[in-house]
Amino acid sequence: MVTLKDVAAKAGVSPSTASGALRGLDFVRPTTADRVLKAAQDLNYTANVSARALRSGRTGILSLVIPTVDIPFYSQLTNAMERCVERHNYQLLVQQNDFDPKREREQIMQRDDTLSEGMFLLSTKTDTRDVVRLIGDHPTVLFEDYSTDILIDSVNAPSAGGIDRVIRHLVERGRNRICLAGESIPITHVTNISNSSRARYERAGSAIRVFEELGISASCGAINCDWGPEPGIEVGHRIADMHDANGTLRYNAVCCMNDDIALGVIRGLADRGVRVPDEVAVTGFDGIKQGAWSIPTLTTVELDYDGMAETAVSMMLRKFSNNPVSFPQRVIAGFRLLERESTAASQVANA
Amino acid sequence: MVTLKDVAAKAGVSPSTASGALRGLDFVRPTTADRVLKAAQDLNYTANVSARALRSGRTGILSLVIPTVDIPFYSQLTNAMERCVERHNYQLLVQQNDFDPKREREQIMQRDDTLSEGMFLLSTKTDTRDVVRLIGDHPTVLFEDYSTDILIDSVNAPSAGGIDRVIRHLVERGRNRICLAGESIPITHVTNISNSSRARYERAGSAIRVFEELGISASCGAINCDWGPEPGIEVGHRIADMHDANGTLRYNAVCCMNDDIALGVIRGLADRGVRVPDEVAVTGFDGIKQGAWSIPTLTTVELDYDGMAETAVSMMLRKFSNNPVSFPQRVIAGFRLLERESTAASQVANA
DNA sequence: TTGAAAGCGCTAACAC
DNA sequence: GTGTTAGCGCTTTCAA
Repeated sequence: MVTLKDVAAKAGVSPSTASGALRGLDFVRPTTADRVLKAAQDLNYTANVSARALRSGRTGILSLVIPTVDIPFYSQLTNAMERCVERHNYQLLVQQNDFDPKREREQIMQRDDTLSEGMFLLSTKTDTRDVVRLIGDHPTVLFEDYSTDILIDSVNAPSAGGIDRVIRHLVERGRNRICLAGESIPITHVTNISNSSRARYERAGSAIRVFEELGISASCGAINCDWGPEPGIEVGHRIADMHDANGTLRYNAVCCMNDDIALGVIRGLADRGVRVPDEVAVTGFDGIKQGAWSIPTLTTVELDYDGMAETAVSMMLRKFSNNPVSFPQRVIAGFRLLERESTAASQVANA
Repeated sequence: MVTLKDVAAKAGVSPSTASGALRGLDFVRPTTADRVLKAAQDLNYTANVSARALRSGRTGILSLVIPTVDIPFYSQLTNAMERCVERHNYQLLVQQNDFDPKREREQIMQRDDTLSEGMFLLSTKTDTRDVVRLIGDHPTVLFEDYSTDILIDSVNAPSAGGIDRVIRHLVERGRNRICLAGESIPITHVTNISNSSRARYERAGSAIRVFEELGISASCGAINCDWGPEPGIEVGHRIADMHDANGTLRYNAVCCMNDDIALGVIRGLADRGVRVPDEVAVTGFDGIKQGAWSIPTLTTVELDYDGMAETAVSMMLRKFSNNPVSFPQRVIAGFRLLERESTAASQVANA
């Protein structure tokens, strides 16, 4: 193994000079630096990461803690994060917990400052206050933290704004009997929601607010279901079976809290012969790629994954800098409404 | 920061004894070990990874190099790998190259033994011989290496066996005019394939072999396309436009080289009003989750991702052991045919 | 069975 | 600007 000492010897300088030269510090005379760089190249030298980390505390590793990498939203986030982190000369350690509260908690507690310089965390099972307590002073940036207090830096999807936009889109398309589909949707008014479980209600709450603004609350409703296509299929079945007194379908649109649910709903409606968008329009949220070739293609709120990643990484790097931001911030990412086949105009549904 | 010295002091032993106790080495007297363990727990001690790595060379990190984490096959592989590696008390570093030959090559060359103890590599752009040359003696396990020589340990999908099975399934279902869809499919006979590009032909080659065994070569064909749903859509359009002299569709089945292509083909056929499976059956390969709620659901070859991961990790760990295997091996993973709607029986297609 | 001492390769403080 | 020195926290001889 070729060490810094070897490089220094070959360049005829001391290890500390070689070290400075290789790290581009400006106390080294340019001609000396060149000589060191050349020697390093000739010897095919790379710094020993462990040694550097032991001395400097910088490991060059950041970790991402998520439920799983195998759900499209998380895949796309992980993809964006890896590319972004790499661009900033870090490496990404990925840790999954499969939505297991115990494992998530362990991952948060057992974060290792000597391994990873900072943690990006998308917590689904741990209260934000607990997170803050558990991480101590370990640099952390959260994704999807909807707690009322801003206790810690976070980057969020535009849940409220996105759902607002998509509901208005449905109404513009003549859909006035809209059913929400997603986890923990409150049947009653949004103000009944307790603070602690506010995260879950962010999207649904926004929808209900718009229903009221538009005066269509009475004709709208909600079905509570878990995230994911399989629960979505069940919802599709249930909606296909709901009729008015005169036999028409109870709903002419389903606004799903994410794309996976939406694709399931579409499948569930198809099982019962209900046509999308002819009889029922369906919308998703997240802008996963699969919505671009589903049948029908899925109208959805496309998230700015690269923007979310860039923001999160910037927030992290600022913590390492000389003038870190003193107050925790929350950044809401941008979005774009993707109008596709699943909400196309229809004669039938508007009857 | 609490160090080993602190633990040793609290337990009333020397650092070296404490070290041995914490690592469970049997030269330490059980009662002493207990005292050390308790002290460590009380102080909430965790070993400094960098220091340990610097001294012992063991970083506890393994890296996975793949094109992207954001294509279902890779998501599922990454998911399985992370869980498996974690089970073996390692952490997984993920590196993406987005199918860029240059970046892939750099990742292979710049593998860092002082960071990651070993590399799992799914190379799409680098010849296996180059890989072997570039990695030197860095512990490496490949995924999807179809080169004729077995130069290096690898874990492969059951490409030949899986396609064989799926073609026979189509024929059993009465489909005899089968079109292959995928990258680099040879229009001519399989024996024309050069050794160097054999990887690409593994699946198609197997299909063509079965066509001949079953005596249906004349009625079958192939369309060359890139992996992915978008190319699949194009293929779907083209197949919808291909008719015999008497106006019937040229093909009554499409055998796709992976699920993404298949979902695209289904979408492309739908664009033209061709019904799946009524007029044309479609099969995929890989068993990605999305095929379970597509319209129609997708018949496919389901891969044993957990098995692949476990095998790959075992191969890696054996390299670190006292008696490593001396010859490189290639392991073909198991599979299961998932019979779903996209290949259901049909009156029309068999006419 | 335990402890003392050396040193992994690097960076940071300080002297020159 | 450059070199010398010390030491990050751990593991690993080797001696006791």
